[in-house]
Amino acid sequence: MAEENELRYDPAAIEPKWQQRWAADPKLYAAEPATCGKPKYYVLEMLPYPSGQLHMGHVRNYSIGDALARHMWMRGYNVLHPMGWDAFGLPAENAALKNNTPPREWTLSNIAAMKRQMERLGLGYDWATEVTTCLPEYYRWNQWFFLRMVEKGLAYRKKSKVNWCPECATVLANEQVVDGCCWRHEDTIVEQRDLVQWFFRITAYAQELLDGLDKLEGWPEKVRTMQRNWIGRSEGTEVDFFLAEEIGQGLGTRDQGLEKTRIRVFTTRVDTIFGATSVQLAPQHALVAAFTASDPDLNEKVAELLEQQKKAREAGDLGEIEKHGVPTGHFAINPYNGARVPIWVANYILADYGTGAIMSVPGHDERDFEFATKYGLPIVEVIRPVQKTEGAEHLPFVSEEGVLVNSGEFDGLSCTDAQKLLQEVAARSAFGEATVTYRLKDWGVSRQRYWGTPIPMIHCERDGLVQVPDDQLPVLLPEQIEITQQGGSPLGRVPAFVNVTCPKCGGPAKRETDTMDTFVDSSWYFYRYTDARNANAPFDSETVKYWFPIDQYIGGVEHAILHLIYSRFWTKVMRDLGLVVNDEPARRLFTQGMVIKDGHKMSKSKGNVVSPDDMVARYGADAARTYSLFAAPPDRDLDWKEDGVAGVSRFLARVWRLTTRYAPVARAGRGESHPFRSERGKDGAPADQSTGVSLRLLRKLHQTIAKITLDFEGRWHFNTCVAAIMELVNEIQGADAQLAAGEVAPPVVLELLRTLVLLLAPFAPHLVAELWEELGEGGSVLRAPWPASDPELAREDELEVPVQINGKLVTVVRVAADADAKTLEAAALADEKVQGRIAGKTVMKVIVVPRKLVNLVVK
RNA sequence: GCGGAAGUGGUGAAAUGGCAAACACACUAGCCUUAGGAGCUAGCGCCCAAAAGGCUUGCGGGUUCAAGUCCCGCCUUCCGCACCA
Repeated sequence: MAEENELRYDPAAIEPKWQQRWAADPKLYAAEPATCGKPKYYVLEMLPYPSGQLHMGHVRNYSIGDALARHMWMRGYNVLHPMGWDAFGLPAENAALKNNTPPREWTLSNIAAMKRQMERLGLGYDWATEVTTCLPEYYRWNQWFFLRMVEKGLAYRKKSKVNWCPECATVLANEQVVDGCCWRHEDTIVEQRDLVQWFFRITAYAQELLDGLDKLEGWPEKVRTMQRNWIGRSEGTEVDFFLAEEIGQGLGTRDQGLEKTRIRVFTTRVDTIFGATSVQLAPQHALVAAFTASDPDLNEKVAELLEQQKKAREAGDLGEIEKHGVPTGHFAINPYNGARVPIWVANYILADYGTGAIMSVPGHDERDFEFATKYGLPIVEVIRPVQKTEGAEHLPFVSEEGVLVNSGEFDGLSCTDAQKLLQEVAARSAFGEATVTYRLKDWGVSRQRYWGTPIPMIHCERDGLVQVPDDQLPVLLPEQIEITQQGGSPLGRVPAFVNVTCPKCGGPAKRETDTMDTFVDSSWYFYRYTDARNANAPFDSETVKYWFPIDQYIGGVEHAILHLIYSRFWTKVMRDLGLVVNDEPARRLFTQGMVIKDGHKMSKSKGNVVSPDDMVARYGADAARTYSLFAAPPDRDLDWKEDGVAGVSRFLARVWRLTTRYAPVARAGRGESHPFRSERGKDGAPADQSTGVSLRLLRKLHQTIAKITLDFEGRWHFNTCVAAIMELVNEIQGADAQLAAGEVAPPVVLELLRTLVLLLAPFAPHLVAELWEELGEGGSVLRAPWPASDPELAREDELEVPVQINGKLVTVVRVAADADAKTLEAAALADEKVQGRIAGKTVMKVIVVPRKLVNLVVK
């Protein structure tokens, strides 16, 4: 009776016990100093926002990272495996509004709750390096970097149209606008407002960010492609069309690109410029304002176009917009041939791409063709296809495979040659130049919010913009503050914060009241982990040099653009500041799939959320974690099925029973060596047939070691790793009778069980710790070397080799594993079934692949 | 439209060009029992009453002795970007 009770796997008892022991051992998961002599391995999972609750996506992400970290520890690496909190952000303010809790308090208590969840999952983090971005000891370095970027001209202020979310009452970065709506409020349309904002000059690194992608071979192609698209490099030419009449009034400012006599257009196909039959301006173009100032009728029509564009942008289908345009009544002169073309305003021209103006070439551009057809503008052929292929006779012909016609002195040139020559002419005559345009915009970092890093700048009436001196950092976020949803920065309503003396003149001055985008925090946090308590610098450069780049970064693909492009930018800036020597933050990136339930991503609105706490309470952390690795390969979406968790939990129970049952035998085998390894080394054959069970088990064991080791080295199909361990356990359990009868020698039992436990260590750490102790092993399993597969023991003596006739399976023959081609062929031909099939026919050819197959080609 | 990924049993899935469906879930039958969300045994792609046999990796071609895997052309689904000039 008592025995039956003992044979019960009880994670609810085992897991907290080990968690307490681990918490009491700060060295267990701690990285060692660079001098330790071991190779380093930095494995990092993306830090969570402290919402207060882990979700299954987190569990999956951290289970992958933790398995890898544990494996690398066992491989003898010096592993850095840290965790922290992306702790600034709007939800804390919303919670403050709702519950009247200060954002700091709300955030810190959420962190405490999530940390408890992580510990309850048994995740192996070095909490001594924990980073919390909302604490002054962290965000002071955001401010420090900000000042360095101001000094380098990489942070600057400009008045600009910004994306304003009425719901958040703040500005959003371009990256935070999704289909014209706020990324946090999917139904809230983002407005455009004119504000003076701080920007980081990420465009200064556009080319390097693009080029660097080619070298990031350890990053998923998908992420690299997304970043390439986002950067959106496009080579072309800027050309000035001259205004037919000078515009004398209503001028915009220089920086809006307005001149009295010219319109600058951007084109990727300057070779088609002789076919330009109109110039099209964006409704927001400065010149349009000049035209409309004296033309109320035009003004009204332009307002309409603007409205259409805005609506399309808001609806997220700018691509579907019906093209409309109005002629301004003004004309422009093509600088190459003096052709006089009408200037139009069109709703599909974007003000913020290129120059906000295009030349329209309906003969060689689908979109221009459509527009010209609609409005009856002339269509001219200026490129003729080299070969007359089907469909190439009629316009628009958009290929670059052609030669110029109707293009004056340029006739007969190929498109590419013409582009070069036309660019040279433009440059020589000072009406244009070759340019590269990027879709990437500078990073707007100002936020009119409270819960973020204060921007360390001061506005002085006499001295203008003044940096907060380094020795006055951090600029502390005031604690006592009333949060309201009114517009403007909450910090602006705190006189004690706003009113300061100017560091330069000592006179009265006002602080900047905007805070930084929280993506600033996450752009460099992983550097801080290496030296998290440094009070004099963001980090020690030598320590960073040792640990960087990150060996493996793991997180969701939803961060493919924002976080990962900002992080790359930040690394390059720090490199140029002389703080780091690496060009990229992470050598390898892994994006795990989403956790799905009932066909949808888990979400509150779908009501399909599974709570990690609930899973841990019912099945244990080991089962929840192992299931999240077993149910699908890590890069694919995972369909969460509770039955599956239960199944894994039953498997772990089987491991527990099997190991505890034979642990006494195993312990008795300690110190003795079993005979198989040494004897087989000599003649390659087992000495004694009675040892068949032991050999079979050892063979399976060493095959399993080889498989799992290989997977950790790159393929990462942890689902098949777990499956392989299940097969091994099934094999051992299948020999239960022989084990019970003592037919397997104690040293063999020891090797079997000990290795089984080691193999399971990356996946189910609590169970493993318990069984490790049960087997009489001391110390942490993390300090035990990862098992090595013995190829001699893994080798099969005999194989079943399939025999095909004309590629169809007929039978299998059993042969010695090392049988050569001749032997195999003979065995196949001797087989009865084969004999029957080939009787009366001619064997034309025999393909023999030793160990794999025999294929007879028969006629 | 451009780019990325995927399509295999009732389900999640497995398979360096070499026996398709390992491992598990669910299901079915049986056993055991101190009745548990337990354990053990067996079955489980499709066709045929069964066996023998045949068929089967979204569709159509091709390469090869041999294709889920490689090549070409389609279809479908998911994801990202998109009148970007």
